[in-house]
Amino acid sequence: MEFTLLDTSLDFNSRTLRVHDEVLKQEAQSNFIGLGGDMPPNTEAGDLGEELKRLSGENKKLREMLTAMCDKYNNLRNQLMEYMSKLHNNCNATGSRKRKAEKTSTTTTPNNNLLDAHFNGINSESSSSDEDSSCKKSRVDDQHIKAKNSTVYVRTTGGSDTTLIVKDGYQWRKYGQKVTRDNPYPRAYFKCSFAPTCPVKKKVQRSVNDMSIIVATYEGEHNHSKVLEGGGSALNLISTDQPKTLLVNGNEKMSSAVGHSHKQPDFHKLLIEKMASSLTKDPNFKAALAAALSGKKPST
DNA sequence: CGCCTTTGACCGGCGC
DNA sequence: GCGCCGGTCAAAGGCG
Repeated sequence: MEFTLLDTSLDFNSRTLRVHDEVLKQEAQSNFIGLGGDMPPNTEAGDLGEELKRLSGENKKLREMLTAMCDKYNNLRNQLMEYMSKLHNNCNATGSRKRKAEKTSTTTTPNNNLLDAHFNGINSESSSSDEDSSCKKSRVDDQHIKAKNSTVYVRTTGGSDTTLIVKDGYQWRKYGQKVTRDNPYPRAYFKCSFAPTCPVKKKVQRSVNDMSIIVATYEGEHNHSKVLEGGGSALNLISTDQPKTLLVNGNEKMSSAVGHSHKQPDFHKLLIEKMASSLTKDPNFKAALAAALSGKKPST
């Protein structure tokens, strides 16, 4: 987790240094213009010029240090990845306990793939650094789950926030909560409740390392489009000032917003339109419909 | 009143 | 077969 954020902050700092450099140059130039455009050798403008040179040199040194730090960071990250890979293989070789979840093959939505790409570093880190040196079964299982499912990591805006609401643009119904062995924080189970036939489920649990991070694991693929226009805002936050980090406002309950939408007179119409839209995108449905219209049985 | 969350009970897979 | 564990069910209560 820290690696990803470090990456961002390093890049940010590098850009900041460049910006400071430009600002200093512009300030110096404007001062020179204000003093007549030329830079007399023994004036205040001259001092500014020397100050500019000194700061530029300092910025250059800082950039070099930053570059070196980035290189070291990348090397360390690569080493960690290799180590994790070896550790994972060793765990599998010793015969880990494989549970039901490991067998389930799931699909991922495009948005979730995007998020996975953003949080690849987190995925390795969060499942490895929290426990003893021993290779625990549960950890291996968790890695398998996260590798096969779409896992999204969400940083909450409040550290004391105890809710597990992740605004991802879909409508979810909580059907269970469980405290698992390897994490003191409860794991919540959600089903997609927008369409009755939608098979998607998600598990939401706080990270054992950092309780401000929520880990959401999605299983299945939505057979409908997104429900809440505003609910998709969480995903859009990837491209804001806080890249690779989603924000969750613990005070906002998506289900409450959905509850209101149910009371709107146009909701049923919207529901029908959404379902029709999703069905027309389903090739199986198209085939079945074509077969029904032509009086033949659909080939499955 | 309808939908939601909560939560204890239950079920089934897995290792021993 | 037994116990552990994660996942699911369903009744009860809350909320708008």
